[in-house]
Amino acid sequence: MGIKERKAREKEQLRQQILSAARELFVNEGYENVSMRKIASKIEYSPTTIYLYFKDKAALLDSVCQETLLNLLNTLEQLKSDISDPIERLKKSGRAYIAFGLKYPQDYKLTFVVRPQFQAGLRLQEGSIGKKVFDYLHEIVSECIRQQIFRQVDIDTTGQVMWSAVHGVTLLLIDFPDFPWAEKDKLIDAVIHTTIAGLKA
Amino acid sequence: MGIKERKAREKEQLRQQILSAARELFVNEGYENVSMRKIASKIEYSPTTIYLYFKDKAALLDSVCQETLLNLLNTLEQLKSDISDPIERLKKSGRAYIAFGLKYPQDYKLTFVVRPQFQAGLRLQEGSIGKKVFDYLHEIVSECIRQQIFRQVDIDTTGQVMWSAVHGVTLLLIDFPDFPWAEKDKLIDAVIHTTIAGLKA
DNA sequence: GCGTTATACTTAACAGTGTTAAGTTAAATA
DNA sequence: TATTTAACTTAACACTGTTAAGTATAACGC
Repeated sequence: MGIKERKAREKEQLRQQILSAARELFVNEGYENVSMRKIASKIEYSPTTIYLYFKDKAALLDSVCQETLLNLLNTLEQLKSDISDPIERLKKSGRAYIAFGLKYPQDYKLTFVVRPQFQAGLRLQEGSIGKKVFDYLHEIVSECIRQQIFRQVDIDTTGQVMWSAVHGVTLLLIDFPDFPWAEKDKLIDAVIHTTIAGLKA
Repeated sequence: MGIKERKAREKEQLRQQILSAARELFVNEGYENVSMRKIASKIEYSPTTIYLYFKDKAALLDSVCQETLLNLLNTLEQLKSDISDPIERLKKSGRAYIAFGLKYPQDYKLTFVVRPQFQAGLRLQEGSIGKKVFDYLHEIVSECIRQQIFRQVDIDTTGQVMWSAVHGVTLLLIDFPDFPWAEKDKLIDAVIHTTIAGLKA
């Protein structure tokens, strides 16, 4: 039954084509400045074809964001085995998280700002990639507590403090590029150093 | 010349009417779900009248956000004289900043998320209210450094670290209401305590 | 008090939006 | 070869932000 498989492959290919056209346009022109017609014309299909592959524009955004989260997760997980000292690992991971956001600022914003806005009541469901990204941070933090390097505060809270810090500085740097920031790397270092120092025993 | 003044007063009144109709709709239905026609019909004027008072929809948003920033600034400045210990003042201010964001989540997002998105390259100009909000934090932090309570790091950097922390946790709590957060107040306390502890000498 | 000017507002229109229902074409199956 | 099914398109709906042109009313000079 090779035919059915070929067809399935072709469908998947078109789905990917739509997805990467959408990402490129969303990133370069902003989600709300991109119309379904623009995406369609980029891939040379009629606008309605997209609806055979994605429920609506929000679902398209959602899929784009899932990809971004997967990229972020992979980027982080590559650091996992690198270092044994959990503090060093946390520093590297925090820096990598921020660096990812600044390397792909529009993708980061789509994922962590635009998507929650157009999909109110968004959940970071158990098993979702977003949850896994957080769990990654959570795990390192948890190791820091286990080794009694960090204060013995609630593990969840500690992880969320770390997330707040990196998320906060990433968004500020993206959203207010013209603000008179201290030197960017210095600020990032300071955020990570301060947060970790504050969590220590 | 009482007539001209009455006219000016009436113009200002209508401007305010437009502004508060816009705010209410933006907050309740989301910026992109609010049309100029909806705002117009709420105040019982034709849509085009709005354009006699505001350049476009983005300018309307901008004015709404200016008001929000002013409210935030006033909220913060009420704490100013309250406390003499700068650390205590910083804690209270941080908490007040976050509380403001959580009390008016949609207004906060409009100001710090939606506006930068629809007005790329936004500046926190010298003399602007946004700048003053930051300056408020900056000043307290600066006092902490002067009194040698905080490490002698660059003042700007230190202030921006503080801002990152409160901004980050505020946005996360707003954007992912269904995430399994640690108890909200506990998390907020932890963010503030951690950041301040990390900044100490 | 009357004609003119300026102010404040509205109507109509343009070019675009997300999305759906109905229609078409071509390929796979029986 | 006839029929069914899958993939895609055309046409349309109700809406969007925004502009140009038009209208009515109030203020002004005389």
